[in-house]
Amino acid sequence: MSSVRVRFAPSPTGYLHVGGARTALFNWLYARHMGGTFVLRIEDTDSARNTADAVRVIFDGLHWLGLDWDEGPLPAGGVRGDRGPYFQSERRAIYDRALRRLLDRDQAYESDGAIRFRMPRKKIVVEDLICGEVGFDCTLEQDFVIQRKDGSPVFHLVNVVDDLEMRISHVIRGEDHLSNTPKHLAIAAALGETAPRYAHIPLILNRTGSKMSKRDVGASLSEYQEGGYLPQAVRNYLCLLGWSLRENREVFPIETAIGKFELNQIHGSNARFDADKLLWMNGTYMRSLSVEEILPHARIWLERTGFPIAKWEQDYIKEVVLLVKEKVKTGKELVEWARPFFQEEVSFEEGAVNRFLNPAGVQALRELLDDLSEAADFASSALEARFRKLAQAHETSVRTYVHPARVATTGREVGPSLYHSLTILGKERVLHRLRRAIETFAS
RNA sequence: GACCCCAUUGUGUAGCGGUUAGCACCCCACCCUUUCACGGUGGUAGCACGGGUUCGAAUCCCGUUGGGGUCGCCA
Repeated sequence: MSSVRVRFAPSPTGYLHVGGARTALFNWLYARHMGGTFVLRIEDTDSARNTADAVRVIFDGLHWLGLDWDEGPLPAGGVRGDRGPYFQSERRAIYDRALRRLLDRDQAYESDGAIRFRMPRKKIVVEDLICGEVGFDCTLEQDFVIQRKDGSPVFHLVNVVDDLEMRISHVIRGEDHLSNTPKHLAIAAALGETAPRYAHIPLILNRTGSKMSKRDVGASLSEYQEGGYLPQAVRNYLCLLGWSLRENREVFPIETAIGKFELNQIHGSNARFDADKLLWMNGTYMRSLSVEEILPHARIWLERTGFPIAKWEQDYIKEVVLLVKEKVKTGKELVEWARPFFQEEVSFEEGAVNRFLNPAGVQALRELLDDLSEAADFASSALEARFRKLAQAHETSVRTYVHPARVATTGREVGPSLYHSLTILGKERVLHRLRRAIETFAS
């Protein structure tokens, strides 16, 4: 282990912001790149907010993204690491000690029942690993509160004390904290300690171009978890916001990012969140990952929709996922496309019926039904041959049969390869659905 | 308002003194094709502006403009 120690210090607000997730990712990448330590610290000093469920959300989000931490609270309970506690709510004695020290040294004083930090009136330079040297003229800076009237310590104090106590070497955080850094540097100095190095990463902006906030669509990581996104894809996309491989390559395994990640090549400019690109990237992952890799996710997506997939054979589910994953971009879409395979009653789309189950379509279904009834081999290649032969016999294109057949068996006019779909459904169910459609739409 | 950060097509980025300014998403056209995707080919679109420095500037400096952030007894 190197001496690099970084941390992700979220406040349990009940959701994990994509910006926060990206901050966690960059910290994690740096730790893994340097062979350092990634610490998770929960900044739950604001007791007004709930914590139990909110902390769970953070655990789940990080776990989903595959960001494991070397020190911090464990989801199952307990802790790992010897520089804890890792909940700020359990560190009160430490803050009191720091406060005492500042008071004793006359670096802080009481005022109106609160304790204020004596901000040095001078120029302070932040040597930021990303932004470079940033000078702040603090000669007119006001003293600020570090302990409230009710005795509770304030963010600026606890944040710095914790980073010091936990021996954090690099603070990698959002650029919205850059302006706070002179305060933090001053506190560390007043405590007689060496401050960590700072690296302020650009913010993630919403569609409109302002800081992505809780209210924005797509701001919460849970939206992607629930929308059927693959964590690998989300993680990969997040890597691209403010950082790049510089190789004209944007889809890459996380190991590659770990190998190449450097703080000094992170951008200084904010990045707008592009939902379209993330969607595209999810699609590429959907296609490139093996069925085995997709399957666990697919089971979750399918179960969440309420399909009784438990009653199906593992191999059957696998076949369906393999068939569909090539054509869809999200789990949500995958579920829709998989619906006909897990739901016996076909739900027909109105437009599809109007277009393809008209008299001509129904007639085509009759011919097809006669033909397929004879089929001994229901393999997709055999089916394709039958369709073509049938079309030839009637001097028409295979489309004449393909479209009505797709609507009759799946209820939809778009979907995966029809021949393969029919094979997976099996002869019995296909014939049944053809008959059913003929009866229903005959008149 | 003060202070700070930033500035390459609509978006994300490559570029780090000499390039026909590259790549990806998006959009458009064509090809492939059982639908939809995928894939392939091609296309539209960019160095915010003004001064310098230099033989030469997207690249360095200054200013302007624009965008963002911070200015809590929130974190």
